[in-house]
Amino acid sequence: MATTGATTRDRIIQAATKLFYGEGIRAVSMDAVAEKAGVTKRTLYYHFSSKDDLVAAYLDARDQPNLTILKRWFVEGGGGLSEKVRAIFRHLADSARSPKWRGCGFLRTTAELANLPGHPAITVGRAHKKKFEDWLGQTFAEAGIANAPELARQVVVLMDGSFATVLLHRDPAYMEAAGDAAAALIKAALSAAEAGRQSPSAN
Amino acid sequence: MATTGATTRDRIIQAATKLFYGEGIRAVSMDAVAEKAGVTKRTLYYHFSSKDDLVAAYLDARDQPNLTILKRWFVEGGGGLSEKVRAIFRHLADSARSPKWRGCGFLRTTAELANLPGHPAITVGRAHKKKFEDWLGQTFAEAGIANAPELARQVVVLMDGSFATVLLHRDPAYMEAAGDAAAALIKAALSAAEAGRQSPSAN
DNA sequence: GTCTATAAGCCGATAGAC
DNA sequence: GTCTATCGGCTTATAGAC
Repeated sequence: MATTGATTRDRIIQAATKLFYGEGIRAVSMDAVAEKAGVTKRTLYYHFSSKDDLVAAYLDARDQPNLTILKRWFVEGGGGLSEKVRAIFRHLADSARSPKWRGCGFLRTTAELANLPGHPAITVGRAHKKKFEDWLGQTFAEAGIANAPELARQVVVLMDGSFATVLLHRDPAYMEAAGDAAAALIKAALSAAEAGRQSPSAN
Repeated sequence: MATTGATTRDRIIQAATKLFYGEGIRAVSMDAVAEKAGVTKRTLYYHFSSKDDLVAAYLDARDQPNLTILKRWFVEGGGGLSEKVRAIFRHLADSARSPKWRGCGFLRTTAELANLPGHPAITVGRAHKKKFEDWLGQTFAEAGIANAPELARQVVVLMDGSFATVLLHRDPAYMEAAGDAAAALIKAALSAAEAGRQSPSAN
């Protein structure tokens, strides 16, 4: 009910975020989260009914901030549509150069809990990724691109693929290459839209 | 030293593969592997010095078979270069429809062990993915594509991205979309190569 | 809402026999 | 090379006090 400052719940989620993102879900114990948050386990279990619950809360807390930063990178990216999308990949490559970077928390949690497809954290991850894909598709549609949902899906696959490959090879160049591919696909779609506008009967 | 039949070591790896791929690395205990393989833990530790060792052996055993099947899907794919690559994505989408499918074992292991970048299993995964990328790049180069390594990298990102997104959404359509994107990028590169051959000075 | 204390069981790895 | 038996430590989660 507190409306000011960092609540106990917030501190717990903050600690869980650092540990789950940094070391993985099953590698981190509830004891470790409690200690990092500076509370006892009894308090931890007062705020979260189970570890699964806490994992879902960790990802849920990342949902809006992540979407916000991706959209900001897009908006602040110079040039046209393809350059704005490429800017997202360039910023991702920059962040991947940080020593604390461990890929995408949503995807890594999904990979680790792949045997539990109904896990609440995976539901949160699915919703998060879908929001971004839908936003991208709408942005493409507003630019006059014909098959905007398909193009958005391809760009999303490139983005998530670059998370996976950079995590494996520890080489941000995969993100730059993915950004190039995304920009090329978008440019081609824009050209097709332009041609269609000049001779609509050609379809 | 046995040269016939399935050795104890083979049976252990077979059991480890089913369990590690199906449920994840840290979710599976050495007890579970021993029981599934039908040996005692003492025997298990006679053949593999540690769990880390066994995890690396599990992925190493998947290296050649996986590469072989990917290359076969390519070779047996009808049509030109872009259609052959698209055939790989189509077959991946088919396999993803199996209820036992859990994404790419190499990528999931990398994601789960992201806090241990020097883990022997990750080294194995890196080598595996690089072999495929190099083979694809050489194939593209032989087709006369100018920046073959960059294109191979983009296709690899699409492939690994489709593993990640299909695992999350449980919808193989992401693999079809990724195959479409790969085919489009390859076609564009082939067109550029053709144009370059007609007027090489333009370069 | 937060504390101390602990239950009940599983973890990776090993000892010693044959 | 394979067996039985077990170590010390860590796991998620809970009991009861205040």
